[in-house]
Amino acid sequence: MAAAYLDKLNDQQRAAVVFGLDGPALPPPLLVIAGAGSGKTSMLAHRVAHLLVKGADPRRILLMTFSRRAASELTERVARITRQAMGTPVAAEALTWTGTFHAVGARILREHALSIGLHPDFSIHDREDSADLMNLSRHGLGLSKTESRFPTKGTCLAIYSRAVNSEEPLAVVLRAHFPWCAGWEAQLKQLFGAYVTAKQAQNVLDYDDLLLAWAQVMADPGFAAHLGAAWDHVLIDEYQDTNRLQARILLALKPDGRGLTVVGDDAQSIYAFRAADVRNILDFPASFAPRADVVTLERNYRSTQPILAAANAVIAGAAERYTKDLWSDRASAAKPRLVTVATEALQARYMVDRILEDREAGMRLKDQAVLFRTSSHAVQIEVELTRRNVPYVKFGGLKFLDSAHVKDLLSILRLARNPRDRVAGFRVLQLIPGIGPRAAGRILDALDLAADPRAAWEQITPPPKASADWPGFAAAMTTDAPWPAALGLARAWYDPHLDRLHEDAESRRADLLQLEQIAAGHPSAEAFLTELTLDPPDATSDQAGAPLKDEDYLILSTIHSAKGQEWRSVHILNAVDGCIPSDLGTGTTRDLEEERRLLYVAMTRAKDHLTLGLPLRFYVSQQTRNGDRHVYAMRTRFIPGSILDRFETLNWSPAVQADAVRPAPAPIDVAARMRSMWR
DNA sequence: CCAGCTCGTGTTTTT
DNA sequence: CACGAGCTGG
Repeated sequence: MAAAYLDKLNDQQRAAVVFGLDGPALPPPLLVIAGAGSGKTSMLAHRVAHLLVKGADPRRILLMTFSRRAASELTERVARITRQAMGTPVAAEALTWTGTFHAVGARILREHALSIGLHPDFSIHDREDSADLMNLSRHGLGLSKTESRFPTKGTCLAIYSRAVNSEEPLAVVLRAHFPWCAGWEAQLKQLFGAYVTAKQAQNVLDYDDLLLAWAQVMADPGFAAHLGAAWDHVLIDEYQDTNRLQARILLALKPDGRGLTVVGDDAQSIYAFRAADVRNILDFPASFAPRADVVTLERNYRSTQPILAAANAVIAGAAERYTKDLWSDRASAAKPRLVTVATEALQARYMVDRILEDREAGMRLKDQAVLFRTSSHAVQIEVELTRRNVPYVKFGGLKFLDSAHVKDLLSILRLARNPRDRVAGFRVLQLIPGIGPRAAGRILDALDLAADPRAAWEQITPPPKASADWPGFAAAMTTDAPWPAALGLARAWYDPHLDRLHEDAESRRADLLQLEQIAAGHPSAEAFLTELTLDPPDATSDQAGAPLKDEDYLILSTIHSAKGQEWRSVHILNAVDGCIPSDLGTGTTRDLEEERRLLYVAMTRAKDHLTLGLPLRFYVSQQTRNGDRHVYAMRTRFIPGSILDRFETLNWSPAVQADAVRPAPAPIDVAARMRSMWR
């Protein structure tokens, strides 16, 4: 008896959905290579639904996705399919183990904290916090005063992070990715040791620790068996963007691969800078004996054939991949457009013109997107959209959480929960006038030594200039207010500082009120802080708050943040060498290949219309005050002349004004007029 | 010891 | 452009 919900799938999708699920035994390992737009999410949702229909326990399914957005989309679809198939849906909440690797890791570590030597109240540092802590260690070791400049905190953290995630020795990491820092190997090693000690003393975990500590737990045979037995089925999405550490966790969880399904597309691997390793997906089948089966989804339901033909041509130049050519029966006469314009400003005008035209013709703004390699490429288009009053939401780049006032408020919460968190401590204490780095350090040392931090807050004698503010602050640090009232209290304490520190206090205040709204939806401060750090709201908008849900707005997004999404019309900015590929990404062939895949990912987001902008003249971004340095760009090397016939190429310049027709005014002598001003 | 200033430098993408 | 380092006045 064939289930009705399987009928809508094509043969390849159905093969992946039902693979290994005929009998009572757990299915052997499966790799699904799912091309762009091939119905991957649908396949994954159907496989999970199929498991549930066959009687699997939803609490014993571990479903790891790349983002929470992807996880919720998936669970909603599972609910829909199961409702259709069984009458009663399996509620999204029943699938208790869904989320990113990092979020699942955080949950496991908290649940087992006491038996693995961690404190269950540990704070989680985001990238900036980690860099700040790295900086404290860097100063502590005197590395900020070296004769020649020591790598900055951000670079140090990047090196550390790559070494952890790729499981490679420091020397190898330095040689391959940070050759200009190779001379500092000994000092870096010492620094990382100090950084790890500091984290542990402060009861803090960074992003990498969530994976690293989890992997350490999995290295213990007892725990590995215990955790492995917790789930029958483990399904991983976007497997091409996992790193060695994640692969090791996975293999320790399911050593024989039974119950394991991984899904991905090697052609869409774009996170190597985060130590993601395409080898994970390429080598997956051979990790098991017998080898894991592979199902390939090649039929694309998203894009028209001309768009796919162009994207296929771009990716065809790639060195190593699972060969597959996507096909589509969505015929169209329209090739992707490659539009040459003189400057980025004109590119912005051209694209906004087209976007508004399409909008007039009935295509909602939400069905269109503008994609770019780096956040800064979008500056001109943001100006143009603002000028013409087009609402938009921007994904990627600077985040809500990165702004100083939000970090301040969150740090207040974090410090109250964990007085040993020095990064939060330094930040918060220095908000108080009269307290600088020195006094803050002294106060934090006193807290460290205190047996009872609550009493310590009240006993500390602050510098004289800060004594008036201190009692109010100590009260905020020791409040017993329930959640989320505690956040309200913290905000009340912070409010006067907001006015003192920032010109634009009003709009920042609105942000903090919004944060309070978000907080109300979480059961505890801990849940709130964890969620926010691991799954930050990732959009910024030109308007004060996010646009209302029913309002129409255009999407601007980095290509990275556009992963997994699709729009009817897609505009790609700056298809020129130096932007795509980024001039920072042309060092090695590996880097370059990743940039090629980025363009491929961007192009395959489009369903009906694809436009690539090709501005010729660029202002160099970092230059002195009113500099006029600029460069002339070339078409991206990923669209060589040999595949240019897959595109419709055109040159565009704004319609010539009527100036030519109007008679020129009579000549005047400006110089004489200026001289006459002083006579 | 703190706060506010100027000057020089480095730089993508994100959990 | 933003951040860190270094200097100066309080």
